[in-house]
Amino acid sequence: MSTTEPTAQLTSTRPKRADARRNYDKVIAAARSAFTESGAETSLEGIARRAGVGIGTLYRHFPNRQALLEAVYVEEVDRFCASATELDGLDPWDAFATWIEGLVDYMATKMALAHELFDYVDRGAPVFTNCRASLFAAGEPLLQRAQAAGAVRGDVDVAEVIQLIGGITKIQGAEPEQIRHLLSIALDGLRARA
Amino acid sequence: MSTTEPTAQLTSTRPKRADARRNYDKVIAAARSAFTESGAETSLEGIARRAGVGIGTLYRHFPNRQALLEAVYVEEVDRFCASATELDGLDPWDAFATWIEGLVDYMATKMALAHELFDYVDRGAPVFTNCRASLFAAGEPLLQRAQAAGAVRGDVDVAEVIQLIGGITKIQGAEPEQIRHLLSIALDGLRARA
DNA sequence: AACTATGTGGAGGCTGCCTCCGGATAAGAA
DNA sequence: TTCTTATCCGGAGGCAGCCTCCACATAGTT
Repeated sequence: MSTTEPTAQLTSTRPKRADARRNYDKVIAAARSAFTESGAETSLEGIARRAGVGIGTLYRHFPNRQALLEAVYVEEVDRFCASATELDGLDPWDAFATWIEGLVDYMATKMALAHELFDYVDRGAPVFTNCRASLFAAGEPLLQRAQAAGAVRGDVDVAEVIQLIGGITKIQGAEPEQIRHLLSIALDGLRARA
Repeated sequence: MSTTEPTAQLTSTRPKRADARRNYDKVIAAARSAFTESGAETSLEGIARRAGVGIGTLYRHFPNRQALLEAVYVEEVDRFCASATELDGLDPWDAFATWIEGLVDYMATKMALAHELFDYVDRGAPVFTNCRASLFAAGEPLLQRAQAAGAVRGDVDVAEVIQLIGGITKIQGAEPEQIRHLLSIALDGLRARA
């Protein structure tokens, strides 16, 4: 799950040309904002235009719509996972709770992307299992620290926590504040009893 | 939720011409089998061909893809709801359990259709709320009869039962037999204690 | 039988995904 | 610096799917 180039170059080829890398990044950036703005309904032509790049260039880097979708999705997951390490300074509970709240926002915005990806690859595909693994790996230290500090009950693991949050975000037709309320209830439930 | 013509004709217009009605039915039938066979990925051109009808005719009856999808979906719901009345002869519990099993099969096959419909209309749209209402109305007598006979615990209502079943069918990546096992567990849970 | 409101169906417009290849250019060699 | 060439750029165009339009056909009425 590298952010830039999914396949590590085993054969020692020449590194990518500067313009190629520049364009790759421009396309990813354009795609990310396009997808978050307009759901996943944007056309690839539109993304290319937005990136200031020809459609051929887009297809050179991403052989099809699915590939671009995946790249953006993976990059977002990485980005969110990385944010976990920035919470080290906080009190164990606060770090945990903050990360959980971030998780809710993250899931809400990335659902459209994941939803369209489901049209191409099934839920057991490497993309999703890898992303789930990354999410678990990122959350685990935060949870363990909070548990070690006696802030979170000891009988839950990351998988359960993330499923719980996932379930809450998937509630149909709930208002954002309702979600937030349910989240606070869930957090209360996770808190260690005094 | 009439099976054939969604909007009741308030203005007393002449009834539809015979050929029009015939073609309408042919398109619906072709669409139903096409959707159940190939998921919801079939093209409208293909459906028209399959129905032995021009593409223009299809569009005369269904102004767009969403309309056709909806019509088929609604028709399927009606059909399933109607099947509830055929269970009157059975023992209250058997009637209830049989209907529930039918519900699982029904949900499994119609998920693809509903999934694509979600791309067009949101989950709170009249189509879905109406269908849910029909489903509730169809299941209610069966549940009440089973409850009155002391076969099903008294502290559940139709909505809960259907949500429970819906939740089971939505479990990701479960084997059909696993689903069936979970269903039997759920049914045990619904059974009145001796 | 003739008339007309209604229905039919396919040509064609539009858009989106993707391919292809002539021209441009970065990166290394001379 | 200049040259060479592997690599990359980008848009024209093919193809498919959604949908519109309208000349022609026909059911139902007179």
